[in-house]
Amino acid sequence: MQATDRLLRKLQISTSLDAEDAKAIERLPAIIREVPAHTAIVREGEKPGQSCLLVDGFLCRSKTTDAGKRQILSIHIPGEIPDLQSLHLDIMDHDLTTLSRSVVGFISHEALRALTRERPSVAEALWRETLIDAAVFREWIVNVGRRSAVARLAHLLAEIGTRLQGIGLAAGDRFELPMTQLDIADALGLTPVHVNRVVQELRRAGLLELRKHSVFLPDLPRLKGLGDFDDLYLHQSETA
Amino acid sequence: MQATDRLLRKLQISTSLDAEDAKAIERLPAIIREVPAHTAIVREGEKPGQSCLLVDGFLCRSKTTDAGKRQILSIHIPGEIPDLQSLHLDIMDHDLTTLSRSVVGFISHEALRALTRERPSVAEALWRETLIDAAVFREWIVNVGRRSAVARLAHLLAEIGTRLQGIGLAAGDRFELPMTQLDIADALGLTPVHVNRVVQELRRAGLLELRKHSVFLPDLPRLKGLGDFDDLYLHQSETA
DNA sequence: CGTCGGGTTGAGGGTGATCAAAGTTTGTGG
DNA sequence: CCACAAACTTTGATCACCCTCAACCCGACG
Repeated sequence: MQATDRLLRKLQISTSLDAEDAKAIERLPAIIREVPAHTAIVREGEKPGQSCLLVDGFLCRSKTTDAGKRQILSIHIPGEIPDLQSLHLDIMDHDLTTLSRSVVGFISHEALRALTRERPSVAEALWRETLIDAAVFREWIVNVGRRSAVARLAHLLAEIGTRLQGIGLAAGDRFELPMTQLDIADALGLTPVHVNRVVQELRRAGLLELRKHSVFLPDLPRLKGLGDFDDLYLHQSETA
Repeated sequence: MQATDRLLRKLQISTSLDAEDAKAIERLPAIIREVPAHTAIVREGEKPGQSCLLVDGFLCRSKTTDAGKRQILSIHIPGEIPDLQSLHLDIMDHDLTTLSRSVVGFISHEALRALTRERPSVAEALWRETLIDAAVFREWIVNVGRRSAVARLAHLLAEIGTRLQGIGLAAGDRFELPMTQLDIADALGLTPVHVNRVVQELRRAGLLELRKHSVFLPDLPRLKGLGDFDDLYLHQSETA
């Protein structure tokens, strides 16, 4: 499969694009590269001249405070362009890092700008993706700001499952997640030790099976209830 | 001053728009309305057909959990279009509410879409605004996820001061902020009681004077240091 | 076999929550 | 202009969730 094909399919889930638009997207010049796990793709302060289309693997965005504490801001799955914002915000205000070995396609801002200038409907589809990004950030603020540790974890797992299912890469209740408990802690605003205790709590409750990096959620409805999860904010189904 | 004029000036801070673009923005049909304090402008679940340009006053976006806890996601000041995302995300995933009596201009999605379709540079300027929004959300995730209560408050105050200064509405260290300590608590993921103690801590440290709704920050550098505040994420200065 | 990253467990401590009540300011209607 | 209510701030006492520190375990991998 071609790299830009993954993007096209992702966009078409919620936006209708005509044949010309589709072709234009597929013709985007992407430089494919394989990136090892735990490797920075862009860092805070940099001014990238390209954006990165995730073809395979997992990425995360993160920031680190003065005190050296890391906060993961979002998890990214294939089909997404996690640093699309750099197309219009020239300085990176956070890091973009691989969680697992990943395949990414780099697309120059030049090419993206040319495409969006010429095809407003593609521009809108991409704009929309960045808006969904923002919607996920909003939900994460709620997650770390107002939910208990168990609820946070439940919510995170439900979100990732739902999103993977959305792109047809996994069932909502069973998937691979290349995050250590330390990563999860940084995503939830907790310490690794406490994440461990919470994982066990979910296990004991029969809501989570987790070994190595494979996740199984035996009782999704109950997990979603516990995590106060409602997929509205993912905006997966609407037509723009 | 005309309502759309405020928007134009906001956009021109960081983006260069030609005379034609400027005119087109000024010609946007806005229905001006005065909205009392503590009033919802749009609510989660609704499908608005318009976006709202804040001309005067303060708005906030928020979500409420199943458990009934409210989390404020962002504070909005004049010149911003807080629900611009509804242009491409038809269902609202959060509430938009006035903090104080405000003047807003409603602009139909129809008019906005016509404008962005016809003028790519305006579309990009507006897109950019939504991307800055997202950058602020990211910083808020860090704030509630990884900072102590005092640092959270310091950061919030520094952010609002900086943004107000950015649009020329106030000095960075002295401004009106129509939020109760309960509102602040909901913005920081804390309880009102604890916010009160933290306010007093900042007062004792000589970093904050707060009475009624007027804020004075006597030692901005130290406050920013304490709050781990770096204005990079506001993307106020760059040219796209 | 030794090392290393990551998971697990335990004990103790602190930040911020909760509950409750009093004080203060603001706004409203008489 | 006063009386009163409502909203907000402040204070105190107690509690719990999650942190910190520390050690140990386990499997992967050299």
